[in-house]
Amino acid sequence: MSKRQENALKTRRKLIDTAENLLKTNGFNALCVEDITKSAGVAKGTFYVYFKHKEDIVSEICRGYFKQIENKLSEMTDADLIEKLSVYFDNFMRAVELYGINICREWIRSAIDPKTAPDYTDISKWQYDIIMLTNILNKAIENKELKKDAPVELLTHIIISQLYGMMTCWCMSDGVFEPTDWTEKFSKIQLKAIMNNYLTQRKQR
Amino acid sequence: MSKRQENALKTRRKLIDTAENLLKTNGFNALCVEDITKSAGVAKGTFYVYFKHKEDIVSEICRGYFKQIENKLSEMTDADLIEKLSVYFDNFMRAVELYGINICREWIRSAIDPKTAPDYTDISKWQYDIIMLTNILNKAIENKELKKDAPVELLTHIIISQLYGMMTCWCMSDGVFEPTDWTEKFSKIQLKAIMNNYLTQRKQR
DNA sequence: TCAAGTCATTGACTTTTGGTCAGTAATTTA
DNA sequence: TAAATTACTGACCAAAAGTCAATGACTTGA
Repeated sequence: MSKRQENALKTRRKLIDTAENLLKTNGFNALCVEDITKSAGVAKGTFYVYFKHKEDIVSEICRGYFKQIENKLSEMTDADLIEKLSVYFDNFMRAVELYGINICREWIRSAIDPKTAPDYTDISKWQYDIIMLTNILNKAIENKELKKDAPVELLTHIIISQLYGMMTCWCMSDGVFEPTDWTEKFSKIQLKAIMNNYLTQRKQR
Repeated sequence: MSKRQENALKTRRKLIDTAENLLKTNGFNALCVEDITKSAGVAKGTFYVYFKHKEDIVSEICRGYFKQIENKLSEMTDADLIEKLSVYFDNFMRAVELYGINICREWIRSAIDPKTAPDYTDISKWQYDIIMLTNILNKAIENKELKKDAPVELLTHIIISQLYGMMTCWCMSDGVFEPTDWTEKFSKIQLKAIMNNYLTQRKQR
């Protein structure tokens, strides 16, 4: 990689990191491009070299968080379906709690914002989630943990809906409950309730 | 009511209706105060007589929708718990589908926006939902449909989470599925699964 | 090694839009 | 009907998004 490319990457990285910090402490409403560039020590114009608009960098930040969670999941090589999904939920909520409510708000906001929809970025959060969960479920069908005729698409929708429902509620309530508590007490029960109709009798590890 | 008060109310109403139309067709990103007032045939300053800021009118619009749903629910005088909740879900989703995806987006956006939190408005959507569902559940305990020790608060959280989870997903996916389909296929099953532990043996009507 | 070319960076500039406020006009009151 | 009240006006301000011609740091190739 040439020095020029290296510097460009560094600048981009610096902008993302700076924006992330500002977002965490002050939220989206208080976020402005000039603050980001000032804090990052570059000129305003530079921002628009790397990002199409303000919403774009927020999307990017959220995608970063998402990748972290995905990486954890991919480390779980061969757990069974319910366990895998449980851990997925757990990690997700633990992460959400750790990132804080402002980031959680942007996660949702950018997920539903048409401005950050697929034509602006490579892939939407929705598509990302769908692909990840579809893979998990399809693998479970291969392993005969799930019945062949399980409605994979609808199941993925429901699981994602559980995650985002909890996140949305957490933000709505301005953080009155603990996301991890929530998962502990309910998500697992609900998960089993949904899945039960489609699980085979195959002994679960 | 004096003529002056009447006119003031009319102006306010006109602003809300105009904003609602603009929101439905173009979404929040394209919504600007000057467009609203121009379309409504009043000056820009008038807007700020009736609303604290742009987000305020969006909140108001969403609250209007919410009240419609609540009214329908209050018409169901004496259905049993599961039926009542089912109808609630049904009405909610039917309404969401009818209002359209842009309104749904604003519903969520304004629900999670700290700018529209309780200190700006009389009551937040979260509190509104909580109160409504808590009432339903408490009445069910009175009727001995629900066990006395049912965790009312947590159950309300879960139910609201189901609704908003679905709405969020619908917006994320840019409307790939039908909200009413969703309810039909899953919400009822999940609802029963959650509630089952706390229902009494009392015969349900 | 150096001249020509490329491209990241700059910051002054324009544009957009949210929000204010002193003044005006319509309505009410006494 | 004159004084008081208050809804309304629109010019104005401020903040922040977004643009672009000019600059200079780095790369390339003879």
